[in-house]
Amino acid sequence: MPVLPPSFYQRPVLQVAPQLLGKKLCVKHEDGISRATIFEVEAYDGPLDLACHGARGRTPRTEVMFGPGGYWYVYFIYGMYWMLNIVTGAKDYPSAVLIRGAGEWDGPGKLTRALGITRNHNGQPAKRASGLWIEDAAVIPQKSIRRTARIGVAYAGEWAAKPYRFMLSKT
DNA sequence: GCAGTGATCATA
DNA sequence: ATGATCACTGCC
Repeated sequence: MPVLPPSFYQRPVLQVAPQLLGKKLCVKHEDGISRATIFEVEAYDGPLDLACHGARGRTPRTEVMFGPGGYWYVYFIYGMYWMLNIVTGAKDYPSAVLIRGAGEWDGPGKLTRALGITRNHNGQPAKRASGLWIEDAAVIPQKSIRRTARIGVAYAGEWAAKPYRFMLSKT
């Protein structure tokens, strides 16, 4: 299946996030390519969303979120884990999708650790040449997508309750 | 239920 | 320079 083009990402994050479910997260390594089916994501939507890093303004870390969609935003947290996000939307509007689960890996920290994703990927475009990209797959029917509140964002006031977490239903 | 672990950023 | 915070995980 083809690599998802920049135009796929350069749309509102709430459209992009559910459409990433079922797609293949692809990583190039020494012996070939790993492909993992994305089954859980979260949307972070712009300057008003208090859970979104971009809501606190431009900083060196969040700079890539303010660029156009289609680039990786990878950051380090809790002294141990890398979080993998794909930037979405238009330039100057900070939004991204956190990839929380793919393949056999349940949890965003475990996923990046298993796939060897680090700061090296931060700011890179999601294309083959970067060694990290996403390939298209069959569309997932609406009824097999579950929405809940996001994890670990209790500090975000009313934004914490927004149903911005999207998961493939089991079964 | 909570400790570990260190980059990041606001404050000074 | 300092200290609070943190989009997590694993062990209690």
